[in-house]
Amino acid sequence: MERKVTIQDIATMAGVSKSSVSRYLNNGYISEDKAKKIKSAIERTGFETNFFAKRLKTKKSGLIGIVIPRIDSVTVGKFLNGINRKLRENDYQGMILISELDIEKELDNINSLNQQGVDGIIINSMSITKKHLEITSKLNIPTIFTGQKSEFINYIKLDDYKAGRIMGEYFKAKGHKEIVFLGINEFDKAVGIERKSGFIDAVKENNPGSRVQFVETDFTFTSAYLKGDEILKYKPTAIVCATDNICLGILRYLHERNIKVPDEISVAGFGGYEIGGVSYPAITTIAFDYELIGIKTAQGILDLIEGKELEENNDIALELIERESVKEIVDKGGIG
Amino acid sequence: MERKVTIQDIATMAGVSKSSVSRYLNNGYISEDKAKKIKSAIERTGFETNFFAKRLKTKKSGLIGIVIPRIDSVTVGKFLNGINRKLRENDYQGMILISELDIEKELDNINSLNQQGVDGIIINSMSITKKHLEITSKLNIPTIFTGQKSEFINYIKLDDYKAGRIMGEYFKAKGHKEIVFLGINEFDKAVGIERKSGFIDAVKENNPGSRVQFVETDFTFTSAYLKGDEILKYKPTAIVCATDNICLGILRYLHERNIKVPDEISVAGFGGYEIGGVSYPAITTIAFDYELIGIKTAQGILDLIEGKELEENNDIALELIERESVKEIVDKGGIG
DNA sequence: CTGTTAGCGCTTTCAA
DNA sequence: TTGAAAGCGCTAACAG
Repeated sequence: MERKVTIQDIATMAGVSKSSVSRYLNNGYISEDKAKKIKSAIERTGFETNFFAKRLKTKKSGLIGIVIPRIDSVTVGKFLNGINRKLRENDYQGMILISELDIEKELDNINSLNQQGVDGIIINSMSITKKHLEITSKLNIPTIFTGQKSEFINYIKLDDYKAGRIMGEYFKAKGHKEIVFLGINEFDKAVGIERKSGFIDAVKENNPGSRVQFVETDFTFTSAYLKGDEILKYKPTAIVCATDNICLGILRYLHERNIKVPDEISVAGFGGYEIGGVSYPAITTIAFDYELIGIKTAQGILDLIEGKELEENNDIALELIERESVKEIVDKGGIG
Repeated sequence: MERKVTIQDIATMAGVSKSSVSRYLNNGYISEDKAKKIKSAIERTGFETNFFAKRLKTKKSGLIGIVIPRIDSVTVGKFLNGINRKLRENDYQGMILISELDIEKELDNINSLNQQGVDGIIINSMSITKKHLEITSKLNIPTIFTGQKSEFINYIKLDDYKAGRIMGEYFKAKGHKEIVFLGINEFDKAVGIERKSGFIDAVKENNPGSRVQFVETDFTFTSAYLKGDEILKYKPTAIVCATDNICLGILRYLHERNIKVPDEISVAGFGGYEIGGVSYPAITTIAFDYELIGIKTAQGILDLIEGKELEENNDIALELIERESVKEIVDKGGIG
């Protein structure tokens, strides 16, 4: 393992000073002549600049910290894709830390990233606590949250309340009055509260006699599946699930009981996962452009680093995709 | 934005030299007395050691580069989970670079990671080319491949040929003779060649009159779905898919045509994705423990960094999960 | 346009 | 045990 070649070696080979080499590397002024010599020396040796030295000197790492709750999720994957694309365009690189759904680890990760000298941190938080605010307010680098929102911090997220409302309006228009909302715990404010209440608010508005029952689950297929019995007790005409994955779990349950979707019960989800398009029946859903959220978030942190204000305009498109899992309820003649 | 506090500040505050602070930080000898003073100074200031300076000096980054083809895939996610866990245990951290299914970017990423001073690189390659060998052989740090194998390099992967064989034996035992293997391009040696030929070899062994037709697709649901017509022309009793996702695509196709699975056609996949357990019918599959592969790979790169040999023992468990998508063919009495 | 110089914050001899 | 000193590889004034 030969010693790494440094800028000084190149300087010596090219017969110039190391500042000239540095200038060459960083687009400073340099004569054609010397540039050529330097170039050749670099090519011959395969020189590569030492990032640590450079960063130590410049106090800029070109690194953006990214804190995510988990990595084995397609939505997180798409989000990271978006971030990655935007960061790459701007010669930044992401440094991803996984919190394993543990809020303490999430906090640790933020600190750790800061310590590593990243230029900014993107936090895809499960739930923003007081500690989050404490920690991030002390940092000397910008941070931006996503997935959840809170006062006094920067965040970029889709409008869960609005998504809920769109779905609510849809089910109202379809004539459903007896609905189960299969959602998640309120610890998750975005999905657990906003999405749910958007839905409920829209359903109930000017819609006498309508009822929305809440059943709690988590993000897994299995948990949703296991809630089937409980849901059926409400004799709903529709089950609206907080995510498409939850919907897939309940679809399995209904299949097993030989309950026809959408003929006997309508179901729908949120997210617009690809898998929901090939399930049988295909799931009606509200599609979120996670990749776009990633792009906007990355742009946001970049703006913050440059001292710019964050754009207020957080509109991430919300698209209702009507597929096969919802049927209109035909009024059976004035009963109820 | 106040100046960051450095080791020198701590030294001054504690009335010691910065070498002593450094020793304190790195478990060197230090008197109880001074240790206490240093500790208090650190706590008061919230001092954090500058990683870049440390790395510049020690020539060790504590960073492992990870190159993956894409991030929005659950299998990749699980793999990263495994890596992450093992790395964390050993106080290393992953630096993930995404190749976006582009082999040139994959190569770039390897170089870029090296340049950034990582201590080793894990490469989840799509296809190992000559260039891969050239580049990695020139590096001064260890590399380990996964997902694909090749001579003269370190790799850890599951045994695709064996997985194929297990599935082949299974279908043979179930009496299927007219099978379509819905697989992918041979560019991907692991899935495109090994997995497929393991299957075909096992089916054909001592099994006169059996036929396996190959139909090519890619890893998406849609592409598989679109191959439905072509597959049906072969009038198979079984469709074996190279991955569970492919299987989900074909399942959708069969549902639409009202072809009953497994009564009219049996299907199966590879991977053991959770979604395959809640689809209808649930998919019979061979489960791969991607997380374990991640753990083993991470352990491997760590071993390599310490100069240890890589263990030969690459046995990743392969488990056939029988669910609902395969039916036994009852011999109709000596025909064929 | 170019070279000299200082120094980023840390670790690590070496000598005390 | 401890401190002084050197230096990791690079950039950025500054003077020329």
